[in-house]
Amino acid sequence: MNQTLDTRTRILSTARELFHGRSYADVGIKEICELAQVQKGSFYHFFPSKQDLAMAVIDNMADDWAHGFVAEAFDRDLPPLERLDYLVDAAYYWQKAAKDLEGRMPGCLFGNLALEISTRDEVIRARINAVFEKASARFDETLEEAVSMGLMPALDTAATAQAMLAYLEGVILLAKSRNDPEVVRILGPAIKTLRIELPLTN
Amino acid sequence: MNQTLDTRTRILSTARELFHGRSYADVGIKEICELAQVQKGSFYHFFPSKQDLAMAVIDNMADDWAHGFVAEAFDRDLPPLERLDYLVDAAYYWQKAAKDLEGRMPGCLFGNLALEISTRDEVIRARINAVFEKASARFDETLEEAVSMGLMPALDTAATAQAMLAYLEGVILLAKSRNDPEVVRILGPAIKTLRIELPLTN
DNA sequence: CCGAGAGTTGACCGACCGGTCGACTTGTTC
DNA sequence: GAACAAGTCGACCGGTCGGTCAACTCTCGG
Repeated sequence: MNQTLDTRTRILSTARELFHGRSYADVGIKEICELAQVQKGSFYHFFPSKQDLAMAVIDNMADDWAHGFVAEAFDRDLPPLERLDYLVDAAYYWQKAAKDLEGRMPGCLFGNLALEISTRDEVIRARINAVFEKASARFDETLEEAVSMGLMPALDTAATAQAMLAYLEGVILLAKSRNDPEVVRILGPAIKTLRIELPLTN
Repeated sequence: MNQTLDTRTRILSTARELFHGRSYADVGIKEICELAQVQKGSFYHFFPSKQDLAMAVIDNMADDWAHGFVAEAFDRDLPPLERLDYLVDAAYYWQKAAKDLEGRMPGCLFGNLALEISTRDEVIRARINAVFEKASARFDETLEEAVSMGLMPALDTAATAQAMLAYLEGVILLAKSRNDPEVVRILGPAIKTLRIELPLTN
């Protein structure tokens, strides 16, 4: 049973690493199996298809995020606006570490998969979208708190939250296309300047 | 000779459409040839490899952009800040038209290719990056003009220009992952709120 | 000690991939 | 009309793709 979990986990984390570092289409099941030291038959014992593997990878990464640096960044003990800086810092250091190690910036797994797959696979697209919605909700909480504490003038927190998430993804995209994590450090902090006004209600 | 150009052009525009609507890896040369009504041998007469085709597609799209809506949006006769709105509008209508026609949002070809390929192919990555740098320069011009006209307080125009480009790409990414162009319309205008201050010099 | 289910193995499948090649057609030039 | 280059054609190549399968081992409850 321990060995069972090990095999599945090995496949999962190997796939995650490869998908993140390259792309979904570019990584074959054979390669995953070789790196994970698993036979092909065993692979298909745990995952009915490559698509299922992708879903599992997405869930796995989303989980790690939720319990990892996202939880730290959105820590309710931090002043709201500092959470945004923390998040940008975390993104920067992560990308920088990856680049120093492997020579190239992997970017954001979810952003990568979204652009690569979401025109071809509705199921995966929806799954990634759900991850983004959750992330957006964390931004929203933060903004609401900032507003209620009087740290920011009133604004459309839900829309601004999405704008901030979009900006973060965009900054990582640009940094990846330049293969330079410094882009994140330089452009990232401007996330706090984004504002979408409340719709006029009268 | 006319027929020659026709064949090459047919391959190019077919490939562009397919790459944009799906992805680089997902589209095979065979499929491109079939849609373009060209034989494989002819394909390799014009393009030495799939990579060369990708480069040609990038150049072709960048050209169309530069002479198309980018030229319109960054029209020097428009007030600087209106150019940004024009650009967001253009992005919105384009994505919306594509979605109405094909049911899915293709997103931005350059963003898509950047995230899919730039970890695997330095040459293509650099080419896409060059396109982004040119786009960023257009933003920069616009911001400099706005500042010199007193429409905006002084700011780091070069960095803010990059931030705006990143934001636009991020908004399109988020919209694609939701398969909903309205995201562009709602989040897009906030591009004007982005600011990166000038570095302190004293 | 047996049987059953979970997990493992690796050979094998048809389809498809990017790319090659030699034969052929067409248009141009002298 | 000979000569040549440009362009066209489609069969063919080795390799890889995602996925299948029957046979095997291991573990553990009864």
